[in-house]
Amino acid sequence: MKKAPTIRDVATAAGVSVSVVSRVLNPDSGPVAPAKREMVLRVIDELGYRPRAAARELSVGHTPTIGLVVADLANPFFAQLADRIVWEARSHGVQVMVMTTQEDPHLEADSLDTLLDRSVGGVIATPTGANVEKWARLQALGVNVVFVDRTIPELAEVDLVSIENVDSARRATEHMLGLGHTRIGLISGPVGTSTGRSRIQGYQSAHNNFSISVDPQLIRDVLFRGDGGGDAVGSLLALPDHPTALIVANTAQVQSSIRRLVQIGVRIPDELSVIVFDDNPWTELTSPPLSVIRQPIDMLAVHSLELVLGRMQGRLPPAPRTIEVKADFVPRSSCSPLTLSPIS
Amino acid sequence: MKKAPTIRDVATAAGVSVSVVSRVLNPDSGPVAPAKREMVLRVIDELGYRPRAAARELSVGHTPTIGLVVADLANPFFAQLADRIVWEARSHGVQVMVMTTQEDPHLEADSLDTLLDRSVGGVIATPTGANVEKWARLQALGVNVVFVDRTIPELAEVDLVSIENVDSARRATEHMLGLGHTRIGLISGPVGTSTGRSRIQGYQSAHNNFSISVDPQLIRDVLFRGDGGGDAVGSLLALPDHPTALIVANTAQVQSSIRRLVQIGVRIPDELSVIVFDDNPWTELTSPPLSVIRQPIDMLAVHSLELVLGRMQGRLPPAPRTIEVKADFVPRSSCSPLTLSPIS
DNA sequence: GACCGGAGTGGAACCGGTTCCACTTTTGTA
DNA sequence: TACAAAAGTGGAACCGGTTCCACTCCGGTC
Repeated sequence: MKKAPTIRDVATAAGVSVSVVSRVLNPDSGPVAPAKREMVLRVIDELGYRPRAAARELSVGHTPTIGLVVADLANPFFAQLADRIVWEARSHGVQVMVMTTQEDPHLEADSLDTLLDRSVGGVIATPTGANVEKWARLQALGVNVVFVDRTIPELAEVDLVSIENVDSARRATEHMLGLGHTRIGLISGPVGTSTGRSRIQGYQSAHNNFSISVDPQLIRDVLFRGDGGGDAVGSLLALPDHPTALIVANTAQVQSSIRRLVQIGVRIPDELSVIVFDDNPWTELTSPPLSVIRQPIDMLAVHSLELVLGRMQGRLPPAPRTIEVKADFVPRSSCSPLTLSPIS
Repeated sequence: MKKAPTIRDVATAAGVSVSVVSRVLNPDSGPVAPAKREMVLRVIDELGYRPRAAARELSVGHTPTIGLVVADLANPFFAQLADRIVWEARSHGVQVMVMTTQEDPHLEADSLDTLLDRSVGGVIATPTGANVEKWARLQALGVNVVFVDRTIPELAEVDLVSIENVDSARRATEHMLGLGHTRIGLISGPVGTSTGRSRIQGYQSAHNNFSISVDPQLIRDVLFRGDGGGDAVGSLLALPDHPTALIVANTAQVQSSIRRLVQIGVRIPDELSVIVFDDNPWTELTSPPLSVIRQPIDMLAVHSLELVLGRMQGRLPPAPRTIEVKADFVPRSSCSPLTLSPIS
């Protein structure tokens, strides 16, 4: 466990100056005679020399590192997103610091401070919705921020990558309406987020297209954190005129919602038709397999990374950009036509 | 986007030397007059000063950072493990660099190099099984390594945190034997890993206890990566005298295995009783809910972190340590007694 | 043959912290 | 009151890279 060699050790051993070694390390930073380059490379290999990231970072002022601030790795959607982003970043030679917020604004604020201390060049995040000024300050300090999946309306200056929320919600709703359902429950994200609002908008737009009026009682916007999904399920089903179909359009609450449905023992799709937002591995292992709006996680990962790297390299126009990718509707077996009851 | 203040800016603004500011920043590093401490803290707050991690790291030689090298965040087991470790580490003021290997030795090797460059003090990992010399070298360089969930037999010097593998497998097997099953399929990890071997050992031990001989055909050790689980399921069920019960004891292959069972359309538990290792969120959403060996992810996370931090602070005896935690058997509805067929 | 420009090289400053050490001031004790 | 020990302070070296700049060789051009 003797200490690692430094650039000066390499220089000495190779009989050159540190400048030369540095230039070998960073091609394009200056000329080096082929013979010496060869020599230096051999010494580096013999000594097992590796440049220390901290030293480089200190002198150049930034790191090829981005932060990823995600709600909760225990949720398959975020976990897969993280997986793809980490993977994709690596292929660009960029490291990723993964932080989780557990949907807690304080932890989110901490995470941002930490990332700032580490001089990351960019951050990809699913924001909790709070810390508005903090996000703004981060950006003012030159850190490139990209929101993915969700955003905060107050922060119009921030890049966003998400699915076509209005359209996706509209299609899911129209699918239900097309099956004859007229009372369709909707569990969405907080109206304080653009995601929540857009999906509600799509839901309403579908109803308009079918000339069916919307019962506001059937729309539940619940927080990302906690067990809001389960509770909403409970209260929706307790309604005297309860819904015959349910759309869970809050990614973070899908598990909670489905778990409650299973606990209650509702028969799907006979008693309740269900569509959920995002295609976790287990959605086709349930009984019946769930019809889903599939968020193209790869696309979200690729675009958000491309955006943040593009900004870091300054090769993007300054105007904030919003990228919306199309989400697939994947019909499986959790929806069925409404059985017309002659009584009503 | 003006540049961030440095410690010298703070010193100037507060009318003191950088030494004093540094001592304020690091209590216990020397005395500071209360009035000046007060003054410095106020200036720090006004300027929004934050010490740059890279500078500190360069001068002290290491970081309060650990690496987490995990197979695959898309797998709920690893994702939850990562979630808990990141969370737990934060409460100790330690940052975590998450890397994924996708079970690929090359990516694993890359990850280790990267972590080395970042001067991490420790690494928690679910090793792929390869890169034996690389792990050894890492440790020789003073990086504290803790394996979690799996290990590599060649590396006896490395700390390990896992569940009681022999015992867990034995109990699962005995549960099946107790229900009358005599032909029990086992899908385990590679025999090259201690985990794989221990679980097979537990399986055999249970058979001994019941004085039932083991048919080696029923044991399938499959790789962590790929679709080995699904394939094993297929070939086990294709056996002329196929098993009436199945234990999936390879964490990374549970999803693959269950997916195949669902595709084939085997009726659980009527045609096949099933127990899987590790309790993902979806295991109780399937139909029927699966009986599982629940790996106490929190315990795995807490212990592995404690171990790596303990070593980093040098407050642990040098001998390598193995911590085995007890795993719960959670019976649900995927196992039933063997219906005795009078024909055989 | 004088001159120019580019390739190749090394010295040294610099990034922003920490820490050692020498120095001054205060406090405590005989 | 005298003097030692402790508290408080600032200067400067140091960590290990990058980069600017001055300088020495070259070969090629009038």
